[in-house]
Amino acid sequence: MSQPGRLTRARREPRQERSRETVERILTAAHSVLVSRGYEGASTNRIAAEAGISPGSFYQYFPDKHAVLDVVIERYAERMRARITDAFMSTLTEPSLDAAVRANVIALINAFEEHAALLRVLAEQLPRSADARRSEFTHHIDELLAAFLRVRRPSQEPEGPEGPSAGNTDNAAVAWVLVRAVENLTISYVLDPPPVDRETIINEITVLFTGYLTARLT
Amino acid sequence: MSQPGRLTRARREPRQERSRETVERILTAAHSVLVSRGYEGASTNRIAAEAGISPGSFYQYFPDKHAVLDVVIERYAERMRARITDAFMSTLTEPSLDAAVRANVIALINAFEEHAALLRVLAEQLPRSADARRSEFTHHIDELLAAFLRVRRPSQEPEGPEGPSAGNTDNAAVAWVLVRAVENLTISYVLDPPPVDRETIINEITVLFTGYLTARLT
Amino acid sequence: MSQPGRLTRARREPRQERSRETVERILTAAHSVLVSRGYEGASTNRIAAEAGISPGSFYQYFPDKHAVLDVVIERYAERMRARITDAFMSTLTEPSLDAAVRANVIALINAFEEHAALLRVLAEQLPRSADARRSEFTHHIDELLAAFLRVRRPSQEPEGPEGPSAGNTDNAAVAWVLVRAVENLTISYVLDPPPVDRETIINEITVLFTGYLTARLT
Amino acid sequence: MSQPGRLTRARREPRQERSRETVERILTAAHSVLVSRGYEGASTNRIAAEAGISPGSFYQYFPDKHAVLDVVIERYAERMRARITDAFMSTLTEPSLDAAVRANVIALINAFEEHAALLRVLAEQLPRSADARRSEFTHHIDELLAAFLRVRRPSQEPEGPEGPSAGNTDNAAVAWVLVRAVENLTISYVLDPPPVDRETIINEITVLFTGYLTARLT
DNA sequence: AATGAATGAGGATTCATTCAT
DNA sequence: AATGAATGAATCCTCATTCAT
Repeated sequence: MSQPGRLTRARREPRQERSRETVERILTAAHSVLVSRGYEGASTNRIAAEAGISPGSFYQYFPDKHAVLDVVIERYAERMRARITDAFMSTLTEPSLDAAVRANVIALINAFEEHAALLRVLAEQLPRSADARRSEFTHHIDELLAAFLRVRRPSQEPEGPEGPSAGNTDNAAVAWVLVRAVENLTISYVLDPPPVDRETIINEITVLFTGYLTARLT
Repeated sequence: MSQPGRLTRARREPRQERSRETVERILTAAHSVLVSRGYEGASTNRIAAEAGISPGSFYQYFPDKHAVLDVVIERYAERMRARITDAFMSTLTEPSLDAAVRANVIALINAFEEHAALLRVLAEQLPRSADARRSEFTHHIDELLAAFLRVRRPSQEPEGPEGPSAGNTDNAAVAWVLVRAVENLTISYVLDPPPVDRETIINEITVLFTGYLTARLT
Repeated sequence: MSQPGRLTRARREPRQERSRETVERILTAAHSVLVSRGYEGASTNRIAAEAGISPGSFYQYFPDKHAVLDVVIERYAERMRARITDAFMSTLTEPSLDAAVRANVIALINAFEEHAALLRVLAEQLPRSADARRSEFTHHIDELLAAFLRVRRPSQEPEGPEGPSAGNTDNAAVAWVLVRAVENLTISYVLDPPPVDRETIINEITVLFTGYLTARLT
Repeated sequence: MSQPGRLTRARREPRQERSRETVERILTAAHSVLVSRGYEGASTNRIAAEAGISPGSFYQYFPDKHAVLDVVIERYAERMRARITDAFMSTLTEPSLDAAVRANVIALINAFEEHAALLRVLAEQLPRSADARRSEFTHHIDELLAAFLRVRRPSQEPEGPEGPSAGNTDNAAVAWVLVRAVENLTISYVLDPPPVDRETIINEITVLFTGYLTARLT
């Protein structure tokens, strides 16, 4: 106060922190409203009430309704991405293909199970807005798999005139099929679990992909 | 009532037929509004207007908004079911496993493509109501596959105390994995086609499942 | 009821009449809210309340807020137009220029005074939306004046190469000046009356325009 | 305080100057927001943001929203008044009536054109608040014109019992008519220019008023 | 003086549903 | 059976204003 020109203003931070806290409160509220009332029930007023703020305050932090939901989804996707990438990476050096596939399947199921409630809303109710987000996410897994294929595939036979192009096309198709199948199977398992042992399902999924990969990696 | 196809009692029937026609008109309207304006845009008033009836009349045929959408979805599922069952049945006698799988994959893709617009809305925007319907649909395919496995599997070893139960469990798991995977892959292909030849994708999906089935049918 | 196919359905009319009545009630309400609370205070809810209907009903008759206000303004303009045109027409045969101008000035003032409250809101508070309406209105008076000039102007000297074009340009400018001046003077008089006899002001305005017209009609 | 131009007491003055600067910044911001977003878009928050201050600070300088806009308008009126008065004064000695009128018309048009954007907002969108201001402005021109008439009118016949009162009344009416007409014509020309040469319009306006003045100054 | 977070009433608009006719 | 006018709570969002810091 006596030196207003200085840059040592510790006074300001509490406010910024309060802001940050409010943003956090809104995001938490949005998450929980999303889970408890579904996508259609996630109104700005409801989110604001759940966050303990006024409807007007909401708009000090987010430009509109979709903005919050976007962030909630993005955060979720980010968490999933990190978890899955970690699991996947620690798998690249695994000599046994079966063990590697199994570990990834388990990691995916665990990751999705961790926030199953939100996943359900996202998978079942989320309208166009998050399409971009979703394909982004899937794209990320595509890339992981490209790495996987590059590492695992012993000889891609880079010689031959049409070899590379044919190989690329194949690779893209293989990755596409694998990623969609594995993503959907694990999500289906988490959201709509069959009356079958977890072990058994994991085993079947592993067999499915191990067989395919074996055929495709030769 | 027991002979709904007859034209007896012409005094009453016109009304019932008119009723039936109105129901039809409402369903057609709901379908087209669903496709053209999306799930959120499918309001009762809009559907009534498109059907050429008053909002009040709507409630003479359906108890509430979700009832119409349910029927639209159910009809869609029914059509899909019929189409898929036909294709599947005509495949049971096919000696080549590869050819049988390929034919089914193609049949699914064709079936889903036929009403891609509605499928997109259902897959992307449809909230809770259709969950039941969706699993019903999937269960139907489960059953088809159970038939398939029973026919194709040469020796199920039905003897042994734990044999049947283990075999059943296995079968259920195999069916579950197969059905989810094939359904999701074909739907993904229709709604979000990859930049890859149709032939190539169909081939990869076929390889995936043929390999798995070969392993599981032994 | 016993002859539903016939076209003698007197039953329907009460409803249409009720509709018409509601529209009328909304318009009256909009008018009075406009006058009593100003343009900014003319909210849809306020208008609906004043009309004794629910906010939702409002939108059965008008697509949005501006639509009602447009109709209110248009009706006002229409009334003014009719009144002014009548007065003007009955003036065309008046041999004395002074008497003709005076009669028109008086007619304008009377017309504007009749709905001075609304005129005040329109003149003072009305945002862009009604610009079109306003120029339309003024345009109408332009045309009246064109008629006036055509009738009164003894010889427009249509011969000579540049004569007509020069004459037209002149005419347009004369009409523009006259219309704006007379419109604004009479409106100003009604909305912001000077501490001067009505007679005196009317006289001065008449002198102003009679002099100008005399100069321009020769 | 009695010598506001001095720099004594430097400890306090910076604050007052900073205050003054802030007020200036707010006024400038209000002006530009008014022009760029219209009357309805001129919210306090927007003005504060444009001025680079917090919404709270705004209320340290102005009691409410209308206060700023009032000052903006007052300043505008003040500028116009000064400009017009100058032009008018330099015209009082002009021997030719036509030249004097023409010079004033041109001066008015130029003055209004200089801030046409703000003028448009004020003329078209501004609700009740400025009514007072507007008539104040017009009254000022009334007074100017009274001076003009007093100077130009050769013999006001100040003798006679009813002479002065009649003369005053006359003068007031003449001034009223002239001021409203000239103000509105020039503003109309600036805001809604007709498809006619500037020269031609100026000429017509000049003819209109010269004729009238000639008649009234005899 | 200044901040900026917070407010909450109010804005326009939609929509599933009801009900008198 | 059908109508369609009416409802009113709920939607998203804005804004003038306040107040703890």
